[in-house]
Amino acid sequence: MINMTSALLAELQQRELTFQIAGEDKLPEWLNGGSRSLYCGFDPTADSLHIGSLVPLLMLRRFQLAGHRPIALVGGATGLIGDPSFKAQERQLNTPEVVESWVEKLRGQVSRFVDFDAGAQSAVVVNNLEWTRDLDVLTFLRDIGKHFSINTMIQKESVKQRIEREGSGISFTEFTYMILQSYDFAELYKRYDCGLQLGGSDQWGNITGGIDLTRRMHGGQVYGLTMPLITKSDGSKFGKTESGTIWLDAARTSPYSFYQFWLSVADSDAYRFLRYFTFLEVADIAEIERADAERSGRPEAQRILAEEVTRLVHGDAGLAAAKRITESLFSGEPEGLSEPDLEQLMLDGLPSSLLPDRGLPETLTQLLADAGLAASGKQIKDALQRDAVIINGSALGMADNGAVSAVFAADKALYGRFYLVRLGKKKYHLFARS
RNA sequence: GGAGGGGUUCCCGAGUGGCCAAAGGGAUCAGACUGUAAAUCUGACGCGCGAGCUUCGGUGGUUCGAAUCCACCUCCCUCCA
Repeated sequence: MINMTSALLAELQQRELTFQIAGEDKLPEWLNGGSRSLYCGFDPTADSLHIGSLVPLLMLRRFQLAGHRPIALVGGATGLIGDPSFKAQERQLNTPEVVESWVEKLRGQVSRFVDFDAGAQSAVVVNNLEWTRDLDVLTFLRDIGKHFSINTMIQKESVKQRIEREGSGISFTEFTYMILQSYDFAELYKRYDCGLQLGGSDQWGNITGGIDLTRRMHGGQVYGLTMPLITKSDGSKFGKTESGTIWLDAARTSPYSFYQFWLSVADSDAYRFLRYFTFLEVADIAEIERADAERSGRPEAQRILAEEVTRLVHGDAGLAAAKRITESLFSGEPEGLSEPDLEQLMLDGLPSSLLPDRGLPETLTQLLADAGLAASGKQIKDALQRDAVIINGSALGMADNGAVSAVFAADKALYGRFYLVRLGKKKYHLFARS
């Protein structure tokens, strides 16, 4: 166990998962000293986490695998305030009821990534509302606020642009966010002997604030470690696609879509992402890269990445469903699918809808836009003009736009009831007659 | 409370009476090339198949005509009190 621990930091560095470390000279020794408790916070800003939280979640697990105890903190209190770190604008407050319901959702999500049955290293999930709910203002100001220097706080990079930049601003509420998060660290130190906080690189200011507060309130030496911002080689933002954010909740982003997201990662990002998002050995990833480079044609990296991450987030069943759809649609002729195959695709989460017998829209542009294949009829129109709309194997053109009932005639349906519509190369939608 | 500056289509950002559905860039979508990749090239990019309809913080005016002018309201920023 001791050896595993010293190996851990080295491995994280190999994976490029460490960005900044507070107390770097003493952290290895501390980790080597036995099983330690560490935490990472997740604020409820929606009813699901998205893949931006995946790296920290997996980090908790990496530490647990190395013999430490992970504490996942769900920010029932901080979520009520809003973290201003590197945010361009003041955020809208959510109601306590909403935040509370989100907290419960996140609690369940977070729990899937760590082990609660690991003896002394069993994971813990806490809510910082536990120790802030009954904190009264005067106590807060006298016992906690007194330890913070405004001079230091306004120097923090994370709020600097909000303070200096014209056209924005920061409320007192958001400004005090750092104090609340700092207090979390001090409190976890007291309650769980928690000595390390993990977070994204944007959390550096909040983490060091917590380290200072823990020292001042309890005289304790604690540490901080941040992970780099995940970037894409083309400079666009990681984790967003045409259809929006990639969520961890299967109801928001289906395992199929999730799998597809990772499958379409650029070559230049794939090996780095394998190191960030999987538990594959660094050496094995290097071997995959070498093999891909020697072979011509399509690399294996994306497939492995998609499989590993989908399994981590959606389990074996989710991965199986995702692969089933992918293989059906992208290998060979999708129109050659059997009737049970098509039924299975609907169950597996391929976007699908029922086609009413009567009352169909007059144009394909409207019907397909309503089905969610594109954001507007304009985009369908563009696709129609380029022969990019394919229904049951035949391409349609603008001439078909007004002929909805002919296109969806009963005798054109697969097995008398299915229409598989493809828009462009990757977007599919299955219509079934009711 | 006072003075000044600002709020433009997803984002940044031009536009100061008609030539404006609104420059340019980014993002995004589609096509070609490919490997469901990148880069590159092409087209689209408020909504509508179309005629046309609805936009430039909000409301109401002036005008043949307003994102552009006027009044009031609202939100943000800076300085002063």
